[in-house]
Amino acid sequence: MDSGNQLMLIGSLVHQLFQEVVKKKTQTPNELDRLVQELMSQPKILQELYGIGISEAHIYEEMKNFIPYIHAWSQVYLESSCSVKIQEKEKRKNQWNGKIVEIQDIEENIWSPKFGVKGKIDLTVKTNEHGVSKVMPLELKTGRPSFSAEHRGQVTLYSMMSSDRRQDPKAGLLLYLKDGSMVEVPAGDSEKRGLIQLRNEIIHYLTAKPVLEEGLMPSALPPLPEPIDFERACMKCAHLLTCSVYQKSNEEPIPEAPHAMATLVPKVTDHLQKAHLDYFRHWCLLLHLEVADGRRDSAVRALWCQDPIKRESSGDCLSWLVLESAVTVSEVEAGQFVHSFARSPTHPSSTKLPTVGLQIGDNVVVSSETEIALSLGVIFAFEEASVKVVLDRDLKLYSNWRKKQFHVDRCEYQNTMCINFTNLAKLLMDTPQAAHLRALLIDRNLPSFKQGLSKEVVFKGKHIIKALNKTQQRAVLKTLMAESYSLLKGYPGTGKTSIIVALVRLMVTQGLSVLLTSYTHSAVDNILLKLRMYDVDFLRLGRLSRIHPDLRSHADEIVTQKFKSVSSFSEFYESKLVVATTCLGINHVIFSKRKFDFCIIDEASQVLQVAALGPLFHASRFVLVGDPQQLPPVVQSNQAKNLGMSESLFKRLDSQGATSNLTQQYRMNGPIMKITNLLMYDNQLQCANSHLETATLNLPNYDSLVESGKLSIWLQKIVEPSLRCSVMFLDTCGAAAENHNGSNSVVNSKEAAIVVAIIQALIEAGLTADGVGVITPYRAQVKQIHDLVVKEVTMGQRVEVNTVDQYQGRDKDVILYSCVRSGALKFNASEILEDDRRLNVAVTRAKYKLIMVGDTASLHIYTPFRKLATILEPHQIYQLKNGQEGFVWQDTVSL
DNA sequence: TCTCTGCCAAGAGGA
Repeated sequence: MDSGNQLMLIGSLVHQLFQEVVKKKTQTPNELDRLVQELMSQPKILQELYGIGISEAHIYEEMKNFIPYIHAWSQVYLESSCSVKIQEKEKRKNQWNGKIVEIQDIEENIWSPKFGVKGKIDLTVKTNEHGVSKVMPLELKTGRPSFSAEHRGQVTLYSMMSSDRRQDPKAGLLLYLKDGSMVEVPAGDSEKRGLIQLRNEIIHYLTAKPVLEEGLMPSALPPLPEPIDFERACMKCAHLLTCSVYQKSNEEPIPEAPHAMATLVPKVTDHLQKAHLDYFRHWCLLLHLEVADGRRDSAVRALWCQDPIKRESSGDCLSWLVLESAVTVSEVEAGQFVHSFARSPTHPSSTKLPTVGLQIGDNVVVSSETEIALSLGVIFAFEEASVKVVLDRDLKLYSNWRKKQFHVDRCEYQNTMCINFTNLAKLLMDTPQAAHLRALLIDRNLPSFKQGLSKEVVFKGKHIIKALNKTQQRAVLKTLMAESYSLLKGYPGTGKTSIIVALVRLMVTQGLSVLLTSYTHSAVDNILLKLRMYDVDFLRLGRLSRIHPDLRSHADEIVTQKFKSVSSFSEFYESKLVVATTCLGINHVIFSKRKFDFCIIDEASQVLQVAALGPLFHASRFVLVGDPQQLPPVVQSNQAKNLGMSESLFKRLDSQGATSNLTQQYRMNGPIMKITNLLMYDNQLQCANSHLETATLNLPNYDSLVESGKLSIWLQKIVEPSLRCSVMFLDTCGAAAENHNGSNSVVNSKEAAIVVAIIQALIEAGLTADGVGVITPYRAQVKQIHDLVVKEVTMGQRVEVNTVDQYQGRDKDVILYSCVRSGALKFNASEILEDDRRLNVAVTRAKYKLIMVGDTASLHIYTPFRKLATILEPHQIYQLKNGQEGFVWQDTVSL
């Protein structure tokens, strides 16, 4: 298919082969041949071959060409006594004439703070030439021996980076395996100067921020360097379209003829209308703003600039560790090594590892005192006094590893934004699929629907459809009749998951293929866990550690690990009707081969618009499921938010013609539903049945507890399980002021204490701990309440405390909502309490009882709370007064 | 002065 991909795959295979040869010392051509076959049988490689569309035999023939050269190279440079061959090689002009006496490292990873570059060096070798010994980088190339400036420059860069770790070699080796030629590339001051200047110029453009206009509203995209004038190169460039569109979108004028761009730009953007360019420009700007915002406090920056102890205290690092000598590094699979680190006795204050901060599954970078980023990896497990990390290299290969002190730092990649930018660029391509999506998403062509479904379809799916309620049935049929797309708006508790499961089953019975996605892993798995009860087969893509344990038998990584041929991959991948992954997980090889009949995006109102684009490129029709009146996508930059970045694709496409509303809910009782109906849904939400309407909390010990007199009057009133008391607002009347707890988050200790007192009362009245959930907008308050609950509410039960954002999609019998803010507040439009969707999510999590705690007077500055105040009836508000009805304010948080 | 989830990496060649 793509010849570039094939060459690149051969390139990396040859690299692997070469590195194996070097590791295992010299090998005979026969052994090399066996090694090639071994490398090619790796599932990862077979999978890639499937993606490119070429056979094992073909790649094997290509690989065989390299064997004689690798063999000869190792004979000449690694063997100590090979006089005959040295003469032969001296025939070649410029051929390097030294000897490699030791391989010091393979794939050495360097992040150089000095030069601001990073990279992986193929081989770090100790050489001897005319009695002079050096340690220098060796760069391997498998393509045409061009000795080009790019190749030589790469060697020079590696040589510079090496000087961060050891004495500056001022040179490096460049080896072409196509003909075995190897030269020494000088890396003196003059070579370095040009590269550093180039590096700085690139960084200048990469970090440029959007230009701000008056009123601090960003208007223009950051500039790019002037386009080169080289038609032949540009014609073949993979970035020509993006480059041209960017030039058109940028404020700078397009070069005039005879500059190559003068004809190229109009030519390659001919298929695009102004609205398309505007959309690109707008989202490009938003993404840039968000990137700039994220750069402010990146963990990588701290890695350069901050002391490890400081990094540890902010929760991003485990500092001063030793590689445990007792535990050997074990290889998990090719290129993966489990390391066990324990706290070094040299740590100034603590002999224990911190208990908060890094978590299993976090991506990390391991450094020593003097070497930044020796290796990248993932946290694998925590043990009593140690942490296990899977790394991409074996640190015990360093002879002095026992003496080294290590730091393990959190390392976030910026890949998300790459995917978002790529999606945006893909949308502008001159392909039928991109044109189709542009018409729907940018031009907003309304979706059309078939007049009906065939009898056969209805008959086959009858038993599935019958199990749904009337509105659900209508929505499902409409989705199936959609010719391009449709939307499913599911208000809280309306059974979105059930309906998606029904949809997938119906599609499968019709033989339609489905790409099932959502933004988070847990949302994807949520559906799959239900789906698997109906005997529907599916494939789950994504990183194994992120996939629900019960679903791992369906995980790509598990199922395909035993595959031995390209054909087993293609048979397997082509046979799966249902494939599930996250919106950002669309870089799997399967998507280079397959197009699905349907794409379903769940929680679509929480997905960033350009992220939702990703899966849509791979399906003929799509359906978005969500509720724009619940939380929008997370956007950090306030500027980007103000310019509309949190508008999800769902919200953009939501229209009467396209959207089916699910309005019958199965969660909340009447009084709780009434709150959200008046707050958000204009009374459209209904209880699915009359039983639900009047359902109340079961508190078996409540009456006897009241009779015994153990419960103070105020708690009796708050906890009372009657329908009338299903919704209660505890007004702290200004007596519970917020405090700031040192961090930049907000807490309210007195509110926390009240919440805990109520939980205690509920549990004494007979509620189980998993029946109650505590919600609050602020992280710090979550922690405060969580710690108190652990301390005060014993019996080993766990009450779940979390942020509003984390509770979306979930429910509990009783919900306690701690509003936190109280005091002389200044109104701020971007504050999280000002978002009515957040309040809506908070009040719609409870089935039978909703207890809110807050200071009504202070909260009055926020629009959603003002509205809430008009909704609540007098009996639903309880004013806490000191000394009244057995209530006494506590000075401290401990009751 | 707030909410926070995704993405495996840097390089595999070609002009």
